[in-house]
Amino acid sequence: MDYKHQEIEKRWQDFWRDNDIFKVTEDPARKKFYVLDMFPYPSGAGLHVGHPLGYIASDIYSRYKRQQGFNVLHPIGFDAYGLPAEQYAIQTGQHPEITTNQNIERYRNQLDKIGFSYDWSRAVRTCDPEYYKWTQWAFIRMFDSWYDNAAGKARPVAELEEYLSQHGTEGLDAAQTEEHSLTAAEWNAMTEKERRAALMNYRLAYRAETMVNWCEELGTVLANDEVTEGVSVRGGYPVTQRKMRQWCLRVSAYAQRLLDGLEKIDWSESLKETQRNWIGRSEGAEMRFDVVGNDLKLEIFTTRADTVFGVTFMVLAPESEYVDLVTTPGQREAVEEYRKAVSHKTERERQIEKKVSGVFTGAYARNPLTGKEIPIYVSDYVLAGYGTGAIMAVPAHDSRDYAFARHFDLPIIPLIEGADVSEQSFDAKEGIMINSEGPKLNLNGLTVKEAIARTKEFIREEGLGDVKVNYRLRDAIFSRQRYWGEPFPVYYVDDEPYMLHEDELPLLLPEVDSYLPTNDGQPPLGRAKNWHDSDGHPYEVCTMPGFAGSSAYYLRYMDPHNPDALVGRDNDEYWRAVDLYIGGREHATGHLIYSRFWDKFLYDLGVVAEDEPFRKLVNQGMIQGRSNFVYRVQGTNTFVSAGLKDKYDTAPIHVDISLVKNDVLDTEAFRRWRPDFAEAEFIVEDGKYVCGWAVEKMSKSMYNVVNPDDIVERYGADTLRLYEMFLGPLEQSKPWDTNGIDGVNRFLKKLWGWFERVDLDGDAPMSRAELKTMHKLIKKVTGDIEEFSFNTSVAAFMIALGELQQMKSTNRGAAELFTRVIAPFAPHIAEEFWHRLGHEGSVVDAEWPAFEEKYLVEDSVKYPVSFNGKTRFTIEVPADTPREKVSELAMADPQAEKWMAGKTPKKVIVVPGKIVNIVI
RNA sequence: GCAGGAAUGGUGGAAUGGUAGACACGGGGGACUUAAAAUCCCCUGGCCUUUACCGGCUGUGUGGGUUCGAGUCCCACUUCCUGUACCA
Repeated sequence: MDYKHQEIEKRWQDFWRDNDIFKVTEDPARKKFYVLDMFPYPSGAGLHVGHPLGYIASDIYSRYKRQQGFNVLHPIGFDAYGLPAEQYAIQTGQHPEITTNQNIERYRNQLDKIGFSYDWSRAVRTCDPEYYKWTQWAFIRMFDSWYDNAAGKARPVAELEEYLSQHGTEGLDAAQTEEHSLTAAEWNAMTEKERRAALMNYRLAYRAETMVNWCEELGTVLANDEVTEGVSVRGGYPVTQRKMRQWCLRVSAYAQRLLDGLEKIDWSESLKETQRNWIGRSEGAEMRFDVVGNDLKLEIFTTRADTVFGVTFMVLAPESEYVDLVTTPGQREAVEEYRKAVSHKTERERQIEKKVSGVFTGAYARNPLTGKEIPIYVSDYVLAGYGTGAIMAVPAHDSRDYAFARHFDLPIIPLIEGADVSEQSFDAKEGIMINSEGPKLNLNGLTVKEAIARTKEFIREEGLGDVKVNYRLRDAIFSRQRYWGEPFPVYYVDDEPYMLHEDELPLLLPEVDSYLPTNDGQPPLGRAKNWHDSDGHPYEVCTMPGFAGSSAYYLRYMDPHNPDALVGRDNDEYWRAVDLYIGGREHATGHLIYSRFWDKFLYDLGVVAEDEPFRKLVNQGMIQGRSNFVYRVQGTNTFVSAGLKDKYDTAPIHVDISLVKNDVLDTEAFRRWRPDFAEAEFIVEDGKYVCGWAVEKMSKSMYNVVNPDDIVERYGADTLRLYEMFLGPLEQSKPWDTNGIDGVNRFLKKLWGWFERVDLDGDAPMSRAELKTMHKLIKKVTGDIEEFSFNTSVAAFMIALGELQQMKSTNRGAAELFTRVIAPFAPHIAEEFWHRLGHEGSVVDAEWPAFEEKYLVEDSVKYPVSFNGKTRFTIEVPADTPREKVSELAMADPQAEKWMAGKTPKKVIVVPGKIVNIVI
């Protein structure tokens, strides 16, 4: 009987569903294992063949762990809030929920066909009120928390209030937006409103006026990780900097813990490095410069304290609050004009035109070490959001300062011996200091490293500043001026935000008549009727960003239907952290930072037991498209085969890859493809029209999208699963190439054919050869799965089958073992075998076989091995050599001569057969 | 600029420091067939030698090094990918 994949796969998928095979329950008696996929955003385009790559890998791992006896939690859900559904709603008027649910339905369908072992009873979707209730809940808890730097953890705001009423800010070491100081008396004299305003400075979820990334096209603000190279990640629209009042999360409070936590988790070094760079810890000093003729002190941050003698001017960010305070009346107009010009530029423009620009404020500061007066400028090369938004400029040793100094003709003083600064700055942190002697401090002759340390010490002693650690990581902007997201559980009294009570959650997303902003520029929720509480206090009109719902979803899977908690204590303590998380690298600075932050916060609250959510993380590579081209001769309807195209003047045209097999074009289908090709003529080679190809992003416009449904229908889910793994290393990006799929499909057909010949009723023990083949296979596959080297496992299956076929094996025991080891990879065919072998239940509970070394004959030593001071090696001699001649022959071997290096062998061991062991 | 990773046949890719190119695709040849598809068998890095068998040389981006032995380890370089960037 032929291998009928459609029939087999349907049968076992139904069986799994009808018998709740993948339903998981907490069982303290069993060891747990939690395997998680990054849940998908259900887009309208459906899954293409690249999406399931990581899911297949995690499914293999889950099934493998389950066969090893673990209680495996392997859930899935949907990241259901997001822009595409909303944009579709704006165009069509269809509620995004309808669109989203349709897409989810389709995704579910596609996923089921691939035979994943998900426990769908635990599925979550972020737009479900029962789910986002807990997103809102976490937000409230963040609002009610502040970060105590001394204790290194979040604490309730009530405790902060208590502290302020007794001590003011004296001795308080808290994460805060700005340095504030007040006395207990001042605090106690404040009104309720004033106190709430003051507390905003400390809350972990806070509302503040900050510089934000505004995307006009998307009509919303974006977090830093949603902007790249000055444009929005989604859509690629320009982004400008704007000051707006927004909700933010104080992620920066956790910067050090986010950094430290990386040490104890099993992630790839490159991903950790990306996060380290994103967090951007730098150690330096904060220093105060006096402004001449003004009480003001300019506070700056530098990592090069050693270069203070070379400071010849200072620069403020255009948005810095210092600008208004120092600018002289005569320069005010010029400064205002400059600020205005800068604010109109998009981030992208600002980055692309690297032209030096800036304006003098008219004010001077005093270099604290030299006493000299130095001018203060404003320029957009200084960023408002980093450090203090003000810098000391050292043109000799910083390339940006150098360019600025050249442009404005400011002095450049080299501070390092031998540094030639006539053409460019000397940025390296190495060398011996010169020109660095002042009334109180002399750095001359010190190395840069020593000078930095010495200067830091000095400024601390003199009260000029302090040692300071700065992080690049900024607080996450948490408001979006959009409709399709979680509503904030916030109402306003006299413009002061208050949180809803937890009993009032979820606050449901209201209906609106249009998904566009209101006429007076309010977000879409401004259109909602009765969008206020029972006392008429208005609710917040912004919604939460995409990462809100994805930050703690892995916790909800542990206890998805709990009405009283995000996750119950027992369930959390059973499942704890995710043991294996598989997903794309693109979330390195977004979701994977936010989730860790969120988890650490919940850990501080005592809600979760682990302070790192994902123990091991594997990034699957991206699957790119493989496009095909035909070459049209210019101005004709004639197409030239790829091998001949250079002889003509041609233009490549993307051709739908479904019209191409192994790069050969189906010319008839091509003529039918589009009306203007109906009359196409072909210049062929060897009777075939060969297409060109290129690796590109998989997209509709390139006609290179491969839908997994088509593959499943034609070859089967097991073939798809094996082939996706066979394509190459999991973590590597690679193009999808349907060309090779026949090989894998052929293997499954052969496996099927072999199994048909197996003597199912026989009870003969496996032969020595069979045992060796099977144990070699088990050893290989077990090792491969542990190392996520699934591609070589597929090859191992093929080799093992080839060996069994060669030895004409029909042994039942071999079939039994084969079924068990291939089950994670090709579960449908394995399930079929499992039942034919007479077993009950599902193959997912078939015990994973252990290999036994004794069946694996050791390879003989062929190269010199040192052991106990003796060197031993093996030489091969022809098998028919007479016994007494063996050693003589071995010694004559040129390699043996080389290895012995003129020494006489101490011992020659003749092993039966043709191998000689020589010990020197 | 900085950080991380990669470079092996026509293609995707294998190789605890130990016979480079497993496995698969593609290609070539053959069997079966009226024919095609499917299936099965053989060959397939390059160069040289040979009637044939046999055999030799060369070969993992480039140049050095360590080692009895290097695709693998070390140093320098080239190219490509990915991420990130006026972060002081």
